[in-house]
Amino acid sequence: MKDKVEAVLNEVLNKILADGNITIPENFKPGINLPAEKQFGDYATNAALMLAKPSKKNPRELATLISEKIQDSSDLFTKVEVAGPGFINFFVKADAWAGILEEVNKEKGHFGRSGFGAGKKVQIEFVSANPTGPLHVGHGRGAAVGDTLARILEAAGFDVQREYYVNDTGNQMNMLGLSVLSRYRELLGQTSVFPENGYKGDYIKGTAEEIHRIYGESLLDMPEAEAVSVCRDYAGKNILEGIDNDLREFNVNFDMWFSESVLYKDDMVGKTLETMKDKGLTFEDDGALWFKSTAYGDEKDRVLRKSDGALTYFAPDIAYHKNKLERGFKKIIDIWGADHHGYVPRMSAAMRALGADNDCFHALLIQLVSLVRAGEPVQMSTRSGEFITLKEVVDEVGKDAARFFFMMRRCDSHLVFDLELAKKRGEENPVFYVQYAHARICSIVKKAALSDQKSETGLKYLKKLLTDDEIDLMKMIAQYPDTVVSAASDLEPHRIAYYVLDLATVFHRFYNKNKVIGEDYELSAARLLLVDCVRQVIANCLLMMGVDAPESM
RNA sequence: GCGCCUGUAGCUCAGUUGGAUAGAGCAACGGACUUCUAAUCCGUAGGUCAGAGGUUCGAAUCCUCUCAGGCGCGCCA
Repeated sequence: MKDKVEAVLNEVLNKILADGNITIPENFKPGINLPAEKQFGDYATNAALMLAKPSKKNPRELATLISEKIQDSSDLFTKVEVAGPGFINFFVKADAWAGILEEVNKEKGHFGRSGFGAGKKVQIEFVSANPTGPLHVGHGRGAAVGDTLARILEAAGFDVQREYYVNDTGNQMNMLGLSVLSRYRELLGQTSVFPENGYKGDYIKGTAEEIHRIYGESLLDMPEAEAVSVCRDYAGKNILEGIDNDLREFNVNFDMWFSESVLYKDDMVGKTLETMKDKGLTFEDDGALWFKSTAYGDEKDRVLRKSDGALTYFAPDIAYHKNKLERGFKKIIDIWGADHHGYVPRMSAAMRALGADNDCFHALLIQLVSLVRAGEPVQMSTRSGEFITLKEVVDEVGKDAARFFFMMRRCDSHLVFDLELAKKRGEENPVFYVQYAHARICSIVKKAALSDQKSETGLKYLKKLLTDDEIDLMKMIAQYPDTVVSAASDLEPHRIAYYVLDLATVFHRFYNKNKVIGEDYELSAARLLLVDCVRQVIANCLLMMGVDAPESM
């Protein structure tokens, strides 16, 4: 519907432009929005206000001119009026809304999909936790946001790949091996000094026990380095499988697990540094190799290879991102914890230095999650090895509540996750509120089926839908495709959660005031179609969030 | 010291990219089940949009400064 209004407006503006009555600046895009108040109509535009100055006209006069032309050239509206300083308010004819129901009925699960992304290849990399321990709640938020965003981008027509970057080389993996070996020795009654920054969680002991079961006591006779390597490889593989399992149970599936070790196997890091040198992007100083990141907006230059010859973390990361570019992704989205924000400017600098255009690389920063149980904060500290894992949260509150709650805040805002609230089956819990709306509609559809009523029949009686309650629902449905596109283009997945809550609210209101199945056969049929379309859109939203849409509760 | 993020109702948060009288949910209070699920709905109350300037037809939104909280500022990963 918004598209239609926009089309009419643009047509009229072009006509007026051709008459020489206005000046339209470059990149002009009139705002078309949904007014807060019903008295201001269904849609409003500020076009006249924006064009008044460049056209050197009085905004209200200009608005009057535009609105008259619109009324002449379109019969979509009952009224087009000028209000306030020069807004143009559109009042859509009541029977114009019902067309949206035909669309939903036809497209079903595809309703809301669009060609906005035009098949552009997008990669979204998220979670990417080191395989040194199980995922914690913070990773869960990243997983929920990343996966939902991926689904939104798919719906918007992008060709999306989900990727997990596995940091499986380097010091932290050796530390993992050392930690496990130390527990293994303890298990066999040997005295062992646990490494100072070792991983202290209970899962380390469990892994040591498994290694004992498989390898017996043979590690005691191995040279230290070999024993560490056995422990490291076993534990790493084991933990990664655990991570994959936790994510699957969270409804998150990756298309690609990219191992850091690949970067070294093909010397991609070395080749990347050579390329950067050839392009004149680097310089040597104090025996170290630097990247001139200041030339691309970073606040200081960054070391790639230290004076002792070892690479910094940054070097392989550039090689990795260069590889993403070479794989043909036009949009590359990284989801990181907010504590990495200082890393963003240098990574975007590297991307642009390697030829990516400005709109290619996006780092989405996810703020912290604090867990609360009945108002009391739940302690979590990675240092002590006592932290709440994603699995614990999912086991306690369920996948649906967890995924929905993670989606209820903007990424860059702190999230207070109340475990008690997430478990409640009551009105305070938004997940159940939405699922309940879906289940209620399913119940109506089932009842209608008992008397052989099908929602498709309603297509013949769309004209019966004329009350405010009915039109409000159709307006909400009509907003859905725009919501998906805006969530995709602005990378703001939380908008889907807010939208579906709104839709459920409008439905519950309708439900309490109106009977769907009643005396009037035609009205019943039309309303049945209406609520079934609502159900479809709720289901589409929930699917996008990885949340189940139950038929009964 | 420098940089990034945040500051909106008692609490948790939205606010369609600068639009009209700033909105939800929870908590509080008062109502609605002979009904397709009351796990719901309706109503009341609640605000110096942290503060001060500025930009303009118009600011919670943009620019500057101040205050408060969080997080980063390594030849660590």
